[in-house]
Amino acid sequence: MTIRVSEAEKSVMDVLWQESPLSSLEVVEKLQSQDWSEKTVKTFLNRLVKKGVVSFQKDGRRYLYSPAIERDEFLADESEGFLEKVFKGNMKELLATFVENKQLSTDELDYLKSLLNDSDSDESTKSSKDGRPAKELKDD
Amino acid sequence: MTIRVSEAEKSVMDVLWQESPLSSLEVVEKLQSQDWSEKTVKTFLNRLVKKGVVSFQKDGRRYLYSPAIERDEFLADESEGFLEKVFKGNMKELLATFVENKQLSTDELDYLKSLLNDSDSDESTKSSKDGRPAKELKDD
DNA sequence: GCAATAAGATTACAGGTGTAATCTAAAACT
DNA sequence: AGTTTTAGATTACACCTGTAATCTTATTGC
Repeated sequence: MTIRVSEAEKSVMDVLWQESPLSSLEVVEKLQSQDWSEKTVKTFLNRLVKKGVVSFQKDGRRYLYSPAIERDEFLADESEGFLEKVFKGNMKELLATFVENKQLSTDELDYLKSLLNDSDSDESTKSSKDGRPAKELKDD
Repeated sequence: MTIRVSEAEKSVMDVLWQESPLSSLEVVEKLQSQDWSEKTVKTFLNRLVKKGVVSFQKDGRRYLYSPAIERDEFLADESEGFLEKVFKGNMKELLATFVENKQLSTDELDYLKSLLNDSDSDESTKSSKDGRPAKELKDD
């Protein structure tokens, strides 16, 4: 049941995650760079509503749209799917590809290190309350 | 001209990246877990050939298939696309999502740290202290 | 009140994808 | 050589996606 949101639809979600609720025309406006017709954007909004990932409230004759799912949750889902589908769940390889290939900036490196340090000191809370390892993370 | 390879097709590529050349039936065999009919797999091979990402040599009446693109290159491409499309190029957010959400194992953390240390020694080229990662990459 | 607007709903349509079945031609068997 | 097998080629078909145009209906301007 991984929520299926297409590429174009994701752009719309991004707009709504930035600010909401928005009318369809406001969304269109914020998507000018994509060069989509107003009709096209409206189609996407419609599909997103049908998919249950966008909700709306009526405001006179218009709808005001809002995301119905959390951005973080969505990103986590997408990331998980990407890891599984492209890297077959091999996290190390994924990390290596990103780190080596993207040539992280010092800024990004520092940030990552701080993340890792947090992760480190956070060791106690990281496994589930019952002591079981949270997930079957493979390393081949 | 980002090569477009579908999900199912990726599974086929994975098989060929593991070992090649392979006949279609050998590929089918290695994909048993997917529970696809032989016809289906053959369709994928066909499409992959048409897309130019798989090549073949004739062996009597059969074809022996091989990947026509490098796995590393492909992964890098996919990763780049994922970063751009899902995280709008925000590498820090991507890293944070993976690191925080996936609860890396100690093993993976160590590995990542070693990657970072390697990366460190070559931190001459990068600089973006203004928060915005300079979006340049690729130098092969 | 009635026509012009305009918001959302419905319909369209081609190309990609999952999932094969059928067609064709050549090799293998008898 | 003729028939059977079988490999790849072609065709099928429904659903998703990008990309709208048209339809319907409520609202707003006379």
